[in-house]
Amino acid sequence: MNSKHNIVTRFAPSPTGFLHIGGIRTALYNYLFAKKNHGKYLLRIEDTDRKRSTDDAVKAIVDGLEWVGLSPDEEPIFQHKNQKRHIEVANKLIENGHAYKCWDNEDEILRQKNEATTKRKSIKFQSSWRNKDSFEEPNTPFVIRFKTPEEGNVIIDDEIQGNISFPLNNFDDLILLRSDGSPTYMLSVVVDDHDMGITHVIRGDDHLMNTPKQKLLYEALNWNIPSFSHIPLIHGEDGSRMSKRHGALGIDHYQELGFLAHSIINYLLRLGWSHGDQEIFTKDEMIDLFSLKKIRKSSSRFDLKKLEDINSHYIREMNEKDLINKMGKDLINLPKDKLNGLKMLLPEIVKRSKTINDLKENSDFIINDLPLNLSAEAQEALTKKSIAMLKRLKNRLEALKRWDISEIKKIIENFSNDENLNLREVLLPLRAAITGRLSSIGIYDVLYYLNKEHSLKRINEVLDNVRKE
RNA sequence: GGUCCCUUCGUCUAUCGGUUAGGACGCCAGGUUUUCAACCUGGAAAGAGGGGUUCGAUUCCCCUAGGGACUACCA
Repeated sequence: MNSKHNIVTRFAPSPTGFLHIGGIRTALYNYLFAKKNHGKYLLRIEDTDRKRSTDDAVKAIVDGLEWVGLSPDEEPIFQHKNQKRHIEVANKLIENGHAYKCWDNEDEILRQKNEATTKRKSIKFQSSWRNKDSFEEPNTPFVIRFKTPEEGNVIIDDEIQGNISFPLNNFDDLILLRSDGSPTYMLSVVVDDHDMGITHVIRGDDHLMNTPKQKLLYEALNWNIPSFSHIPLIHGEDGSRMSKRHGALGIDHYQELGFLAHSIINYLLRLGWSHGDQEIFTKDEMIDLFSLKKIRKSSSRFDLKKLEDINSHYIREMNEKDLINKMGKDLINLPKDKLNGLKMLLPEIVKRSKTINDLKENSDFIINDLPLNLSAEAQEALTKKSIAMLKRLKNRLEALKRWDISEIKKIIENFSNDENLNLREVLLPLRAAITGRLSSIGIYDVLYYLNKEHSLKRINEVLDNVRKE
């Protein structure tokens, strides 16, 4: 067997869409397993389907992995560049009697499959060329098929799924080379995994059914068979499959939403894998504690709320400098008073933010000048009645001489008593007018920070707008 | 239809046959704050169903139901 020192894993996505959450987790497990065993973790782009593969998708994969810190140890390998080698292997299989050329066209295949469905039998295509020994080769395109043994079982010893036995009699002779001479996925993976020295194949369990076929190929080629680990799929929040069709999103989407890369990694690690009750892991801990055996067999659902919770945990751990940096690189060039204000209020803002975007929104009133962008809820809170109330409040505030928190507080409390309103009724519209949203840091802090002039200006702004309407 | 896999609170999970079935997210209530949050305390909430095996099953076996994957000259 392979010693621990030459363990090689690989993440092998096809560049036909974006890099989604499930792909990231597969990459993560491959990465962690390799790192834990001081092995190598590689990336192979499975682009043998030239029609569906795009450069944008390749870029999305490479960029996405880089962002989450799962870049491969070596330059990515593009599968289609190994075509010659794949074809060579296909021919070798013909030579040693494990494959044959097949001239049956798609009509014949379709006919057989339809017949099978109407007879309610398992669908298995049988080529008329499989057992021909004299070749009267028609001068038309052909495919190369693998000669799947007809009897017996293939047993896969999966690290996660355990021993699984597949009866051979319902596998048809899979195509190795298409009629245009290009290799198929099934051949390419096996050849590339072998040539890349992959020792551990860790992939989604949608590949589980392919594994016996691939094992047969390894055997026909007399190659070492890697260890297989099929990890359960991640489903959407509604339990449906995570696919492009069902609204799954690329990793870049979560980046735009303001999630931290490590939060996503941490969240994904725990989806299907656990270490007792531990929820939070540093990358070193992940590497140290990871083991394939502890991966669950059942699929799990994606839960945005939990991701948010983990993200807010990591946001709270960040220092001021990193926080401001994440909110926007240009923020550091803010006018000095604004930057200082942001720094002053940041600890309070962090408490109310689950994502970087929350952070931005919650500090919007500090960074941006008037007029404020009122959120929809804020606009709703500014009813005629509450605007009239704000006008009376403004008069009181205007009269205030010493602008500090305790004085502001006193004025507002007295006001609410005089008006026979509870504080909430006073402060909600005030908050809406001053920060443009309904939840913000403590409103007294906000008023104090903005100082008297700016606070009143913001109230006036709202009053003016109403007059205009 | 066939083959294979899965099934513990709403969700992610713990449990190596004996537990008041634990934790986290979310939810609810109370406390603090006469605001928004944060924080603290508490609460509701689970072994799909049916058979076995066993002194004892969430745990082992079988069946049923439900869910999923695959069944391409896609990967």
